Amino acid sequence: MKQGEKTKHYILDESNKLFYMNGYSSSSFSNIVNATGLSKGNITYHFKNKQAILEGIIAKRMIEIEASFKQWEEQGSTPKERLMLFCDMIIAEQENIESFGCPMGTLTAEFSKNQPELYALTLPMFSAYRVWLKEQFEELDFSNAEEEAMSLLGKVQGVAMVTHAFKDKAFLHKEMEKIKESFSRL
Amino acid sequence: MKQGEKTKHYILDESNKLFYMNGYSSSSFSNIVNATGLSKGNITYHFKNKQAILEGIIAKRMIEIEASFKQWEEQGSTPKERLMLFCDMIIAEQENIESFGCPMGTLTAEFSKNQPELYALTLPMFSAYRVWLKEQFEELDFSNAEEEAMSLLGKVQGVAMVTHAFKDKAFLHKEMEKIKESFSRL
DNA sequence: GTCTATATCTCGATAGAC
DNA sequence: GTCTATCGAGATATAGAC
Repeated sequence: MKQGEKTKHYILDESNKLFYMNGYSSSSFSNIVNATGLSKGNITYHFKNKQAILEGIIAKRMIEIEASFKQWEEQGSTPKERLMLFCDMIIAEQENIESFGCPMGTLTAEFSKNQPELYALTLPMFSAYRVWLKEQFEELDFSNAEEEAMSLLGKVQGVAMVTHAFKDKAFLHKEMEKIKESFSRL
Repeated sequence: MKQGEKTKHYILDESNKLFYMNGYSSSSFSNIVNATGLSKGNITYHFKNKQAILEGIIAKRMIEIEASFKQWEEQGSTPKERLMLFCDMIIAEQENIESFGCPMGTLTAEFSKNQPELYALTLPMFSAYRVWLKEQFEELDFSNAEEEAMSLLGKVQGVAMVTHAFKDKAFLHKEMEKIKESFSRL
C-alpha cells in the first residue's frame, strides 16, 4: 500500500472510532486533527469534506459486514447456527454497546430525522443485515421471513439501546441468550 | 395564567416540537425564533440558555408521563389491562414514531454518548417507565419483574427504532399487536 | 503529500433601548 | 416583557508555502 493510501485508511479508522464514541455531528475537524496527529490541511487533501470521510467509513463498514456474513456462512452449516453466530457477535460487542450503543443504530438514528443525505448513506448497512437475516429465515421455511428479519433487527436494536441507556451490559447478555434459546427451539 | 407564563409555555411547546422533529443539537436558537415568531432577546429573557429550555421541556414531559400512569390506572383495573393500555399508547403514536422515532428514546440517544449533563436530565423519563412497568409485573407475581420491565422497554424501543429507520409504521402495528397478544396469554 | 494561515459562517450568549 | 444590535467562540472550508 502506498503512503497516501495508508494515511487515508488511518484517517478513516481514527474518524470511525471518533464518530462511534462521540457521534458524527459532535465530532469536529479539530477532533480529527487531535485524534490523528495530522494537520487539518492534510486531512482535507485526502477528503474534500466531513461527509466524504463518513462515506469512506461506511464503505469500509459495508466490507466488514459482508465479511461477517461470509464468515458466518463458513462457520455455520445451518441457518440456525448462523443466526446463533449473529447473536454471538452482539454478545462479543457488549462492552462497546454498553458504552456507545450499536455502531450502526446510533449513526442511523443521528441522521434519520433531518439529514436525509447522510441517512441514505447509513441505511444500506441496515438493509444488508435485513436481507441476510431474511435469507436465513427463508432457509428455515418461514413464510414471513422478511417480517422475522425485521423483528430480530428490532429486538437487537432495542436491547442495544436499553443496554446503552442504562449502562447495563448484563441486560444485553441475558436478552441475547434468551433470543439464542428461542432459536435453539426452531 | 399571566402573560409571562403563557409565553414561557408557548416557547416550551414550540421548542419541544422542534427538538422532537429535528433533534436537540440540530435545533438552533434561530430555529426557535422562527418557530415561535418571538425575538431571541425575548426567549433568553424567559430561559437563560438552551439547556434551560430543555429542562423545562423535560419537566413538562415528566408531568405528562405521570398523568398517563394515572390514566392507565383509572382505566385498567388489572395490570394486564394496564400493560395493554401502555401498548395502545405506542400504537396511537405510530405516525409520529415512523417520522421521528420515540420522543424519549431519540432524545436520550442524542445525549447518552457524550453529554452526561443532558443525559442525566433525560434518564428519569426512562426510569419512570421502568419503575411503572416493573410495578405491573410485580402485581402479576413475576419474580423477575425488573427484568421483564427492561425487556419490554427494550422491545418497544427497538420497534420504534426500526419503524423509524425503515419508515414502516405497519411493522410497528404488527409488532405491538404481537406484544399485546403475549400479554393476553398471561 | 503535508503543513500553516486565513476566510466566512453560524452558533449561543449578552447588553441595552423601549 | 419584548425588542434590536453585537460579541466571541468554534465550525467548515479554502489558499498557498514547502
